[in-house]
Amino acid sequence: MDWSIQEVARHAGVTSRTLRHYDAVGLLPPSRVAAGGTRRYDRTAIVRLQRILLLRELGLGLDAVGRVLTEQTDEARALRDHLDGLRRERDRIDRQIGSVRRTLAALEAGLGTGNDDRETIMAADMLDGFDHTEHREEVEQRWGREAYARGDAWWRGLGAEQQQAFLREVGDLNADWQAAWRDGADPVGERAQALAGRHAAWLAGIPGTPGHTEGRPPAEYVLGLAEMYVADERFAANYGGRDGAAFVRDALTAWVEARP
Amino acid sequence: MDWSIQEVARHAGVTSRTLRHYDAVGLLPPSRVAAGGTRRYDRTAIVRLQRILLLRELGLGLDAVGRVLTEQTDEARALRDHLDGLRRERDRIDRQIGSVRRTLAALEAGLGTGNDDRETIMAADMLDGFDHTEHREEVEQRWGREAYARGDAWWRGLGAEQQQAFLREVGDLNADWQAAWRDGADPVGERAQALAGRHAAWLAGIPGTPGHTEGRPPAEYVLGLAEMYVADERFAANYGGRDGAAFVRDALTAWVEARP
DNA sequence: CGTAGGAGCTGACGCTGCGTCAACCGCAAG
DNA sequence: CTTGCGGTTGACGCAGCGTCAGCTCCTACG
Repeated sequence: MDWSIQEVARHAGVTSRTLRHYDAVGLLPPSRVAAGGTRRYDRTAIVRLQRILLLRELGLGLDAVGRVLTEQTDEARALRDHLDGLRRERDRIDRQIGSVRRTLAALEAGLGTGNDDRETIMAADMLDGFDHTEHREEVEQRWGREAYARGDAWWRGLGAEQQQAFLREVGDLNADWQAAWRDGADPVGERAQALAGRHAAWLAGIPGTPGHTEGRPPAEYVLGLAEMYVADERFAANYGGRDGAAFVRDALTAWVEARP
Repeated sequence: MDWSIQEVARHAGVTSRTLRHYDAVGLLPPSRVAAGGTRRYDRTAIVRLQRILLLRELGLGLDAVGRVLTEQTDEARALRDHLDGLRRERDRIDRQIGSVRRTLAALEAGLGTGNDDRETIMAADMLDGFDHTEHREEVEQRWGREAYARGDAWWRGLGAEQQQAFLREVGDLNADWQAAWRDGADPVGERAQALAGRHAAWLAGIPGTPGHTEGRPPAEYVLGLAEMYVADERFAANYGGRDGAAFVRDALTAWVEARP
């Protein structure tokens, strides 16, 4: 007693194409091939199909299903491995959701500023990585080419008015840095160290930043940026010039060194 | 001033192959093509690349990125749509994680019973869908061919000893049903209705069951099963025969009708 | 001046799991 | 004889590149 490919397909809730595919990859050969080459499936094949469909439904790939069914792999172990993969995938998506949400929030906060020349104004004038290759090389050496490129990509990918919105957000921080510096505060003193903590937390909030998911940027990253603040006048301007930036750098350096 | 494909690739943290691909799909043509066909990228191209990489990092597909960059699509809207997709994907994975975990738990609870003939004993003798096509058609009409096939696949996919373990778990429930019936309880009375509630909750706990994720099976599903309990003696046996199964059916029917 | 090495180029296949034609065959009813 | 259904075997398509393969051009070196 056996059944045609359509009967099996309808019952199992798949298409005949799927069954032919399973045959082609050796996962489920028909129990016999009748005259004219038509595939016939008996009870044993049906049971095998049902197990295949269960494992597929749980998300296993066809090769993993094949390994389980041919007993080369323990079923429980295959499922545990698969579970690990699923969890990693979910975490990855969670992180991506967070990034998209923050990017959206930044976008919407920046509405109404007009979007003329969004790709040119600041991107080309203020932060074009090709213009300050010395710092790029510095930073690349410290925390990896790839991470630099990604962090940089985030910033420039924002477009001009998003960058401006972002800069407005950080304006308070910068103003506080400048005030502290002009008041002659000690870089390793309480006031500057508190600012350094805020600064690091702010950095960690930038998607794409190394340490973003850990809530804390790595020391090398902070140090690399601190140096760049001083070396690049376009950054230094945010902190009241070279001397102000040097104050920020000293404070940040002390801060990371106090927190191994 | 422009740069070679390798310079751009290294800076951006991608491979030259990726840049050629972006060129091939029209996403990022080089700003000019030098003698010998070598690609050259200028500042504008770099900025465009950075925006591409940001959107890619957020998980958008290349076509969506293209639509955003050519201004045919609002960036915020594209991101919101994408966010919806990400959330659905995460929920799907969450459900799959749940299914795999429950399947694993069932597997591990069934250890030590031996695995001989796991594919034949009960799958072939007790629950082979091809043997009782009348009920299959009934149930298919009520809650859809696909769902039937999937629920059925889960059961038969478990293998014989998992099915036995599962039956042991449900043994209490069955025993209580039989006791209530033999005691002459009223199907719509308090005792039988409490059992019906337990029964529905048990059903909802089966991965692959319709309503599994909602924690409650749909009425049609419960009714379809209830009818099958009576019509199929192999099910009826679990409840003390046809009459006992009819008692269960009446109780379940009343239960679902009391809960729209 | 020949050559080795490095960078770039254009195809083209591979991966995952089938969906979707396309072209053809066999059998039974009208 | 035609129509129609159900079956067959290819083969392309998809997403985003990784990875050869085979060829050209330029430069530095012996």
